[in-house]
Amino acid sequence: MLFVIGRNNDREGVQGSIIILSFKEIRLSLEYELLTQRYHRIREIEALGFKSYGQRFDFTHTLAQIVEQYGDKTAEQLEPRVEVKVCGRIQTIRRMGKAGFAHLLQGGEKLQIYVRKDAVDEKSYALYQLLDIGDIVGASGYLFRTRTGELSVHVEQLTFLAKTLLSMPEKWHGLEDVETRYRQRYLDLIANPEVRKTFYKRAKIISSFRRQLEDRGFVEVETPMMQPIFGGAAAKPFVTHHNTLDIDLYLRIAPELYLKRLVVGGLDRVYEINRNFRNEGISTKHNPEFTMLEFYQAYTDYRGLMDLSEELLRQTAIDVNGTTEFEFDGRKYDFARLRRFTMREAIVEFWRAGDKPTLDQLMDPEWLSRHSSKATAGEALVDLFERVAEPHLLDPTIVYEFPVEVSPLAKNNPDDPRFADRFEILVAGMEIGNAYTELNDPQEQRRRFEIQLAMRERGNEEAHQMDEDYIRALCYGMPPTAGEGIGIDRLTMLLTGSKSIRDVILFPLLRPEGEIGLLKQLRSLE
RNA sequence: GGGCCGGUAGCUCAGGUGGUAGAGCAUUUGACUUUUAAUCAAAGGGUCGCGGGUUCGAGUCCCGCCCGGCUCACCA
Repeated sequence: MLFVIGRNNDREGVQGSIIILSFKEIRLSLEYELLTQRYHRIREIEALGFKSYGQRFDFTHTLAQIVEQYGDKTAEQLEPRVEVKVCGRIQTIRRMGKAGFAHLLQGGEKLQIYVRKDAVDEKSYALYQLLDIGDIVGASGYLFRTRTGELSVHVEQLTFLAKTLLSMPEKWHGLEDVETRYRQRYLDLIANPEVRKTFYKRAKIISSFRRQLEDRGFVEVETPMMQPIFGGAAAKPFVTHHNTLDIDLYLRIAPELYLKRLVVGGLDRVYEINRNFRNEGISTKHNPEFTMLEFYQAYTDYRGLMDLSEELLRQTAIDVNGTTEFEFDGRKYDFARLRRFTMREAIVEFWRAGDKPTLDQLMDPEWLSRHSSKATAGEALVDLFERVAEPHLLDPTIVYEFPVEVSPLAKNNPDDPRFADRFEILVAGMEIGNAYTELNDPQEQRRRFEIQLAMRERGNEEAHQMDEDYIRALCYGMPPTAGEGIGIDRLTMLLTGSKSIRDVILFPLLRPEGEIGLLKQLRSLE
């Protein structure tokens, strides 16, 4: 090897002892030393006749299949020999003289392999000696049990499949640095098995909803993510630009108005699972892009959706965890049933500051204005609810009877037009669902939009825009319909016990990292 | 955006009141043909997030900035 890495003790005026690498401005860091070492090892592996970045490898079993099929077999039961070909990433190596062990990791499962000099061909043994933790290899041989009883592959031939140039996180603690875990999720997935489980559960939640909705006759659609007019929620949008059309477009804050157009068009049961984008703060419960399930069912109302929500959540929990129970932040929860409160009942129930108000007082604009600084009675009621009741609503709860002022797309309650036929699903202090009987009267919808427009002119950036085509669609007649949105990320948090939304989003939004410094090193090696 | 906490070797972490940086894993060399946090012996590896300041001297104290976490505000 031509590279000897010496230190340049120029502080003492002494030239680097042996040889200074011939390129400049490369830190002689350990990281670089390891990179160089591994990079040159690739050539040695090639010299043995292996392809440095491997090729197709036809394994006979995944590691999970081996554990599943042979995990409980005794040494005797592994006779006659069970020949297998497996592959995976090297997690640990224990070399001892003329033999050694390694653990392979694949698909979240690991399996030990045993390589002894007199059991493999020369090439395989030479390869074994050159392997680094993190390399990806294939191994063929037969299953056996070691002296300590661990199911292992007695290797007869090793194959090289891919090289790692960078060091893997430590085997014992894994990767703990939260920033690195989010930025380099691939490393997080390799080093921390529970992360993999979380994202598999997330996938299961989504497939469970799909199956359940499709069993009920819902059809999945995709509506625009880039919209000339944004709507369907109260939120600030991201803006982008289309060059050829020369128009600004908004990344959608909700698919709602498009989905209801489809209901007008006769898609009576329709749903979409996709991203929404809201240009707002980031927190443990908020990521600027997040995934929402929205579904619309014609000829039902919000009460119908209460029942449906209960069924959906209960079954999703069972599909994911095998039970309706789950634990979040050290507390037990159960999706077996959802409590139901009107907003006013919840305020009365959890009122702690002296005499409880009456339900009538909670509808009295004067009384409300004395207890909240909000402009309208409806906003004041919501304000009180959020302060008085919401913090106590931990168990899964449906809160209904929302003021119409805060529900511009929901239908008024026929008995009391001050309220909208709307509910939210609250769990562990998080809003995970929002549903209502859809407003399908175009004249009333026009008035509501105009109120929103006035709010917008007063500086409320989150107020709705006018959407005349949506009004036009309603003018063709939308059947009585109820719609609901369920936050997939938050539901995933609950069902996986993740306290931060970033733990259920593979690549949460972070500030850019800046120069990594790897390119320079790779160039210098060429 | 405010408050609090953090950034030290590739990874996980130590570094009272300022005195020029340590451990374990990983890496390199040697020993070892059933180990498993393998073991034993030795070695190498650090712009202590970045930039200023105070000081004879700063990982440590002060100021500014960058990145992240928690939290409050806003939202789902």
